[in-house]
Amino acid sequence: MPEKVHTRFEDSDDDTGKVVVRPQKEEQVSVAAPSVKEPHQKKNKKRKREETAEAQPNTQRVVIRDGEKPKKAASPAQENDQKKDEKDVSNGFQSKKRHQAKDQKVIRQGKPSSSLREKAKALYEIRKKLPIFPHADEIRQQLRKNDVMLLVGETGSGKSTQIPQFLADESWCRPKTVKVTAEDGKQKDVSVGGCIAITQPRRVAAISLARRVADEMGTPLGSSSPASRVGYSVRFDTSTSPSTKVKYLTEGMLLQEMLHDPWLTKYSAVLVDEVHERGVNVDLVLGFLRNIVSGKKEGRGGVPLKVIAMSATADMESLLSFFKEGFDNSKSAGSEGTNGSSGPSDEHDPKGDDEQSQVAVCHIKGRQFPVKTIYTPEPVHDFVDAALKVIFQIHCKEPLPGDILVFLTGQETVEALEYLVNDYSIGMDPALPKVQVLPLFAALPQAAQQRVFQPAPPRTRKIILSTNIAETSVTISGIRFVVDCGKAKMKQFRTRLGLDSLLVKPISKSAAIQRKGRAGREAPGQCYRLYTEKDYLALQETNTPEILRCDLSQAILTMKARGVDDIVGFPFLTRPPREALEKALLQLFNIQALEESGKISAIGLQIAKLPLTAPLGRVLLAAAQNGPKCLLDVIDIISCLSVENIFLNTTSEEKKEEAEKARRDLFRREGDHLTMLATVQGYAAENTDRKAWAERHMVSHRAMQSVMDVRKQVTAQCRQSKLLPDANTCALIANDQPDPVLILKSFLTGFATNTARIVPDGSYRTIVGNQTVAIHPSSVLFGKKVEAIMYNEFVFTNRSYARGVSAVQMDWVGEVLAGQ
DNA sequence: AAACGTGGG
Repeated sequence: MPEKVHTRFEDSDDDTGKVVVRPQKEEQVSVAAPSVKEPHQKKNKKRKREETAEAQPNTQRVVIRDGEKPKKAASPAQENDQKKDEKDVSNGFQSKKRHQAKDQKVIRQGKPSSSLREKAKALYEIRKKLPIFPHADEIRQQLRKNDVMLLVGETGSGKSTQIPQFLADESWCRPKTVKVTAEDGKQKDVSVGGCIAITQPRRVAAISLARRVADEMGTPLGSSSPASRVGYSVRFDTSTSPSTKVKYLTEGMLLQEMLHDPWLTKYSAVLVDEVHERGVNVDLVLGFLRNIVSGKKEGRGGVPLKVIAMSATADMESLLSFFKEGFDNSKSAGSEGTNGSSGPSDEHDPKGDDEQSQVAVCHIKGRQFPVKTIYTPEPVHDFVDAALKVIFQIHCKEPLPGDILVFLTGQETVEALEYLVNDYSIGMDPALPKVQVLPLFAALPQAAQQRVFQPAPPRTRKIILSTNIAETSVTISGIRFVVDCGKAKMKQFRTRLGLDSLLVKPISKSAAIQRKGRAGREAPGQCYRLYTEKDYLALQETNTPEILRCDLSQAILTMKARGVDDIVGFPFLTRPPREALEKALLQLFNIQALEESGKISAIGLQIAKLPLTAPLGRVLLAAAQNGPKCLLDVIDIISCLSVENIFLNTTSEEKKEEAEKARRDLFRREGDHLTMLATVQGYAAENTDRKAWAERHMVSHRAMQSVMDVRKQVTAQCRQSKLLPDANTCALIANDQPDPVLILKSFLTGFATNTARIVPDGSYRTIVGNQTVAIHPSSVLFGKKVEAIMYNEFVFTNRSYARGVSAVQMDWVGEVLAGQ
């Protein structure tokens, strides 16, 4: 199967995290003789689906006791196979999962088929050549002595796929039965450990890594067989088995699991990958993990949890002091650091805490071709223009093969340069190879995104114009030249103003290095930086951690729901300013998620369990008070607000008119919320061809699929917590007319502070704070004048914009604000 | 009068 070569795992662990070009053909999957087919897998699909939906909110727990044979699948097979075929393409290029799962069903339990073994054997030859492979023993030794390891593994070192395999058979990795004191004061026997978790920032990464490691270990993947030793868990798609030893999951999923299992009793080790990206979830995960490793581990009966923080950049000092500080604190806090009488009786090393408080550090070189850096001699003021020149300079000078990847800031600059390059290429010397210009940004329809992965036609050079989606989320093969404008759009939450700004900012050195590295994955390359070397040297070293740039209410609610009452005492890898923490606490208090004491309220706990932002969670609960019809409608709207923009972007004037016409029957004068409701209901009512429906209405089909996923998940959760009646009862009321007033009042409960009133000059001023705010041009209320507006987002780009806007009445706002 | 970097539950 030559297609496999394109996944290029052999020289890189990094690739697995990114979008990998998959052949259209189904992956070859080993199939055993039909006679071993297991009858119980033939459960009817419909029922399976329902189980899936119900099971998701409650993280499935698979507890395997020492020496006990795993019971029949505790986890429902989660095939999600009602999704249409196109979903496979649209949801991230990967996954012939559906087919694979089907084929792997017939693999005999407990005995991997010989072809699985053969595949693993062939892969072993490749694994042996990974830079990390010779370090296996060293890593094992270090982790027997230490509970924490920091590992710098450069791109291509193999860390994400190999380390779990190095550790899976260690004795500390076996489940142990220990006595734990439960809440009622009684001692209980509990099984602790046995599984290794590896967190990833992105879903595709978690899934494709799991698939790869399953192949390498010669085991079927996830729920396809009860004997599978490798699984994964991401939102909408969990695939594990009772025998799962190695589990790839997103950071968000691990946080969700911690809500039900704060001591992570399933796990013997947690590997935190891509720490250098510093999303807010990774910071939370690291904080919770530090609390566990440096505490007494009561909930684990003293069984240690091994933590490995893995990063591609060498900046490990802050992590080192972060974990050391944890151990130092616990030592000075109390001398009784030992595991106590309930600790595991065997195997666990009896050395004292001094020995354990060591943090191991390990550095693994990567595998990367050299990339030559070329700076501009003088600063550039128009990087679109500068990029145009460099592109043709490369194109004229450098022979094929070698595609060009250009990093720009947004859709606008991408499209501007696309036009220029195409225009310029018309007059190009016909003796030169042709150029094929391909834009790439997240909002681009899936089919257009796919084009960047296809090889260029003969005698043609691909020129990919991308936002920083190509920096981490997507890997494209064939790139030998990178053009880097040195900038990116950055979201920054302004605590004082209570708004997000989205502005073009210089990138960090590590981002510049990351971009440059995109040219050296297959051959030596070149990186043209559209800034001077002096500018480069002045860049900040690393990306600003997201926790310093975002609204913290979500993070704080997460912490509170996991029992961290003292936010100031939480171990932040980077501590946000007090002002930001206070603002978030106040916001949570305003939506009644916190009590006056600062403790989480019953409402807050309910919100924390929902896969929604805190204000949207509050809206959902308010809607539930207004009856099931209102709740159903509000779930539809909330689902839209939880995904990317459902309306397609229109740049040109004629397209805009076309869009307006196409969407006319969806528009509601009440505003964006009821327009979204009409859209979801129109889409859901379409039973023959939803894709065509979406195209007809200039609505993003991909976004609508996500909306339906969220809607299904949230509906299931509401049903489970008795906020909604059963499906049949819901179906009876679903087609009743919506009540706009009830719906908008529900929203005001979560967004009372996101309101503005009109002033005599026709502009809007926020009711709290009296700031000027304009209705975003994408809103159906753009250019309209109403008494007051409520909005979901307050963003500063060129000016302050309200997005997700509906008309409200001043006295409704007054009611809600008075209630606070 | 005029717009939207990228992820996560």
